[in-house]
Amino acid sequence: MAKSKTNQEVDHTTEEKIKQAARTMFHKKGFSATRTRDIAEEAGINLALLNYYFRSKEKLFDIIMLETMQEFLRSILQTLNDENTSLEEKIEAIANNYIDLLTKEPDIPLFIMSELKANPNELLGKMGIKDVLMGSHFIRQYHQGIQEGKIAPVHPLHFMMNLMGLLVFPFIASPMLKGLGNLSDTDFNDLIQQRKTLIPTWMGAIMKGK
Amino acid sequence: MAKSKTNQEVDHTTEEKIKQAARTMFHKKGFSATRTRDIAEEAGINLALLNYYFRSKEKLFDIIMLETMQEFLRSILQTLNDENTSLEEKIEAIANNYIDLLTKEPDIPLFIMSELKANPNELLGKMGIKDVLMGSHFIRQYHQGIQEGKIAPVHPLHFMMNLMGLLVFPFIASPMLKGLGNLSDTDFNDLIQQRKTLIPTWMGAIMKGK
DNA sequence: ATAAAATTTAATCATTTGATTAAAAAAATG
DNA sequence: CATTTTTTTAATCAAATGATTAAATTTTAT
Repeated sequence: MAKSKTNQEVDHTTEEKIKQAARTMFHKKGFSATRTRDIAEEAGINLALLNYYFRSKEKLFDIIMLETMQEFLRSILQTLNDENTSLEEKIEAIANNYIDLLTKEPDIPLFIMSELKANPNELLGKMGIKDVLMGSHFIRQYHQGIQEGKIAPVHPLHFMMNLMGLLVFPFIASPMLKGLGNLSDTDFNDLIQQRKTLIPTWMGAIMKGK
Repeated sequence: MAKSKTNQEVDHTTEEKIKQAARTMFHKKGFSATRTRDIAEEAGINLALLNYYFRSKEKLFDIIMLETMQEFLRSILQTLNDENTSLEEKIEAIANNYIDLLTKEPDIPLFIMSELKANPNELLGKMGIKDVLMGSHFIRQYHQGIQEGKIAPVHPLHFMMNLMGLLVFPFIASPMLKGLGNLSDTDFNDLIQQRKTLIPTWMGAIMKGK
């Protein structure tokens, strides 16, 4: 089956080439609209090879989906669990990391949301992130902030919706926003970069409530 | 071809039944994952009928897509162009209308974003909404607010991203949010309803800057 | 009522698409 | 170097899927 490789050498194996091609195509067009032949061509290999290595389109997709989800959630959940940062510092870190990540990989959010909806499966459970958020250091800080009267008493999920909405939505809606605002790609990217500093400010204003 | 009907009678024509079925299926699974046979079954008619009435899957889809886009953008653009309301009133109206609309039709946002990305076509142009936003009454109010020092001087597109992000993102990300927060459907809907009043408050806080 | 038009259906076609097979080529092993 | 194992390919299969056809049925018009 797959060639076993030690960790330090860069993976240029055929298996890895196929995975990269699958990642690109799945992210760009989703599961249903991606043809296994597209992936094979993008990887520069024959179609049969794909099934030889990964057995089926579904199996290959599951691997890509899992890795993408982890990439998408890891940094945010990690930051929220940092015991050594304030709430404000957490927001700043997440805004910076996320805008950098999504500028490099703008297809990820729509990909994840679409496929998660198409398959409301046990993927989230399988990833072991149950309770990771609701039991995080961030949640404790948040509740403490409420008790001290520094934060308006609303469900922390609102906070997550707001932070993710402000960060992620522009990438999901970029075709529409560019259309509505007559924006070039550069214009759009400039606005996005501004949000690195704007979003922490706005989140501060939101939390204080009125 | 299609039966001509006067406006006052409710459309129970076969053509309308097919359109409704197509709407449901396309919204739920998107263009690629929807089979014409799914639509036919949902409509309770034979497959050939679909092609008889609409000629092809693409043609049928284009109709649904256009109508859905109009439904999605009409109310917001209309509200933003109301000459007789303040900025705050506009935000309140949009929040209420949108949350009601999306509670009834939660599939619309992800559908539109996905298909708009899959086909970065001239649809937005074809809808005649070019300059509708950037030339709206809202934009004038917004710039005036900046001049008067009541609004922080950031591009009005940020305002749109923020308002739409806060309103729409929860619906796009609902599977993930329910998973991360251990929320039932009712829990989720309760949070969403709270946002009718929360979002106007937050948008006010955001606009004032820091 | 009869003819014409519109509507509906079963059967079938052609293409796309995920997957398999058998054999060739290359690499690893002894 | 021989042979065993791994990798790669061309050819093909079977099922799914969008679309068409020709005939039957129903509705509308005269």
